[in-house]
Amino acid sequence: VDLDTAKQELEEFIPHVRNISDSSIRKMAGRDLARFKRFKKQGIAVKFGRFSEKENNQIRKNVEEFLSITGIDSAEKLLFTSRYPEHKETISRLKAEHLFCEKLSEGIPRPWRLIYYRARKIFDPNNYKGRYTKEEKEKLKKYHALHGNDWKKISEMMSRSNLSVAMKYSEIKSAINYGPWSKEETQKLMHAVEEVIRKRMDMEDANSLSSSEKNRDLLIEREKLYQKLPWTEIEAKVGTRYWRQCKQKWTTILTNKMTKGQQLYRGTKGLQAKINLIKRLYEMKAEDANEVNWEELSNTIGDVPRAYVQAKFYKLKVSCVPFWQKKTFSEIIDYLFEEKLPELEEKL
DNA sequence: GTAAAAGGTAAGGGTAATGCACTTTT
DNA sequence: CAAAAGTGCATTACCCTTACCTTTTA
Repeated sequence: VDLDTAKQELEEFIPHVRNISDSSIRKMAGRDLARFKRFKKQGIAVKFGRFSEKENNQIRKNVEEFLSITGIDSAEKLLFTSRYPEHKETISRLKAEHLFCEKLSEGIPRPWRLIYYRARKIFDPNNYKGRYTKEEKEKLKKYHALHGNDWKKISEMMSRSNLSVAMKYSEIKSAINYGPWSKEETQKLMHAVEEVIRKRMDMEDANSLSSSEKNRDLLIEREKLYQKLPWTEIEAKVGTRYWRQCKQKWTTILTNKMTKGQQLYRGTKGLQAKINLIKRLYEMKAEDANEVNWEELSNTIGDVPRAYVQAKFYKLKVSCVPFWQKKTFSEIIDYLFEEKLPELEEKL
């Protein structure tokens, strides 16, 4: 297959295809293009981002079915065949015979490889091990000193997934501060953010030579504050904090700036905000949390960053909805709308 | 005045996506 | 042999849940 044609055809399904490396495109051209076309005929669009609960369940179903067809006795053997060298040959043969790749990705409009990785996360016994204890962190540092970035090895030694240990190490490798931010740290963070936004604006101005209009330098527009920021770069500039801490701190700073310090989630205002939030969510009719347009929602509570609304929604869910962990997203929204909303309106 | 409900801030596990390399199949 | 399919792993940027307090409310 000619690469350019493949690119062109894929573009319909994967808009950012031009930024993807040739090797990755070749892979997708092979298996996924045909699948994507089939989905299109059924009117189903290719999806990105977090898998919905429905998709996760479909994966579970597909795996179970495949296991029962082939008689392989565990998902781990199927998805981590290399952990079972003595069974490798049999399993590989069964996979090929019964079209493993096709079966696994059945009914899920995504690139097969991503479905495969999702399945591996779901069924890896080393995943979902919860918080690291102090001892584990020490161990991790020690193992890294011994083996470097050989996460596979370290992961085996710690009974945690490759991803988990790699991530955790990157967080704890250099000493960072914990606890409340000092004045200096906060200042540093604000300067760092300002700097990267400035830089970006300069670049834009250089690109669009239509500097005819304004010197907007003085005023940093709202969206600029929201938009994606290069957090690792900011981490380096702040020096004492991990990027995740920086990002989180920035949203609280932003929230304060935008609300000018008034607490809009307290008292009557808070009630009204909750009511609006529930109503809007209900109207949206989203089946899964990742279908929600939080950006738009944030306007219903007030002028706040989206992360703020997401956090508020989470609190609401946890504190009001019994067994929320067992419920689907739409069930949660329905519950809030039917049970909690009247109660809140009463109080108003 | 007090317990509990609600709020705020920070911590932290887990996630999707992708490049590259190696192995097996066609 | 070359190309394609199948697999594994490191790396990056980010989402969502939870822990732990302080403040407010009933």
